[in-house]
Amino acid sequence: MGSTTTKKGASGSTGKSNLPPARLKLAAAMRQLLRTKDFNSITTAEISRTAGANEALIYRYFKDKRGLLHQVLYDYLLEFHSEIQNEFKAAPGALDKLRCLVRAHIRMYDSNRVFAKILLLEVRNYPGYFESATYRLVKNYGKMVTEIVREGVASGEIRGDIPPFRIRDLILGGIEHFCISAVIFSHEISVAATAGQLCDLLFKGIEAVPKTGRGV
Amino acid sequence: MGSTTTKKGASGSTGKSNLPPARLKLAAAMRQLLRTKDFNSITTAEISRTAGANEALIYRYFKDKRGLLHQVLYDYLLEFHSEIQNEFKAAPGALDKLRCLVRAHIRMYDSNRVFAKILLLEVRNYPGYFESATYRLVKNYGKMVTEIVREGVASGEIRGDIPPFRIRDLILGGIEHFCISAVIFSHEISVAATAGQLCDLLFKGIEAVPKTGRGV
DNA sequence: CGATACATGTAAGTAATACTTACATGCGGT
DNA sequence: ACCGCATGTAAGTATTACTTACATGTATCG
Repeated sequence: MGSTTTKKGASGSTGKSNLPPARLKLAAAMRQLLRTKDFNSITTAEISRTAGANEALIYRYFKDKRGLLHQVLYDYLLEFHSEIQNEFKAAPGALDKLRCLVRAHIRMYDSNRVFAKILLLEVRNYPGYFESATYRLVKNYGKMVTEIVREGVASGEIRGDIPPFRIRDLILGGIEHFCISAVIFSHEISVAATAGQLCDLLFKGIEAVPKTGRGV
Repeated sequence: MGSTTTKKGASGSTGKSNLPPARLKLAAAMRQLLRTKDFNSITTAEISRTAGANEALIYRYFKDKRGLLHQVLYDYLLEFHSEIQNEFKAAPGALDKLRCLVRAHIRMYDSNRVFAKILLLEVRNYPGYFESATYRLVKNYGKMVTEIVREGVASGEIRGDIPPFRIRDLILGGIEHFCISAVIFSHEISVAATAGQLCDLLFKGIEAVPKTGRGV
């Protein structure tokens, strides 16, 4: 994600090492403030005060206030990515993988409300977001989901008469809407139950199964 | 929606009549500006200039800049509501109604990009939105969808082993994600095809149907 | 060892902008 | 003719994101 100055190692992300302390403190301050306030009502003065760093450092280490927001989201996304890769270890089929992914995604939203708030509420409205490296990560995640769907189509687990990206959209849209109300109003989420119901609906559809003689 | 002064008739909405001309012009200006710019980068000066009205009038007729945005969305929602009621005339079953609703909803997003942008991108990030009369309309729409689902469960068309509000969430989440990319990047939407695919997925699920001897 | 280059940190300043306030104007009703 | 009230106007203010010019510490290199 390089800020202004591209250092040698550390590839730009906030990997804790190398990066100037003020930079890390500013990101931490942004995360903390987002727990209780929305992005627009957080002032740069507040951020620097909370971080115990000078206001101008925001603009040295990030493009602007939104750049800082994007960086915070970026770090969360890296964490999420690696977490989800691990989960896949023991998932043989595409549907298993999707079940896994849905659960991990919802769990991430539940246990990390700031992450959920940023992704679901705070970035979409700013056009520049869609040019950012952060958005590129999000897009990659989407591609990964599409890839799993494609895999499922190939193996015969998932229907092939609908474009895979549509199926991906339904999955991601479902996840989002199953969580967004809880995120906005700070309600709890029962991860297992929510993920289970969502997968059930996604896989089987909403139609009642007609009373066919014997199942399958 | 009453602004500051609650007039006798007109129930507050921008029903064209009674309301001061400047108020209408400001709303129209906001709509026009939103066609090309995001809410945050539209200034009050720009709004008033475009409307040919004085800047202070924004604050006389609306609570603030966001109040104006909410009013614009409110008007769109009224239009959408009445449009959707009409469509229902010739929809006997719950699934027919849902099919109808999905198509109407997507068509509305397609033919009214400003409406879609506001609802999908611009309001969610502001906490005050969820206290607004505008949000109450949106919530009512959600309740209506849930009601249709409940009707479908009662008639045996829709499965009853999942809470209706979950089914609603999947439907609305699906609609949103099927459209949001086109809204953000100003691509066209093929309403019929998109709605068809979405309903198909929603109703039947994403699993490939196993080769059961004879269908139904 | 001293000097230089550079990253990090600081403080004061500026332009833009959402919102306010106090004032003018037109008009309908009595 | 006059009063009340809704509508419209102009100038002002406080906030805030962002800038710029400067200070400090530290590691590198002659």
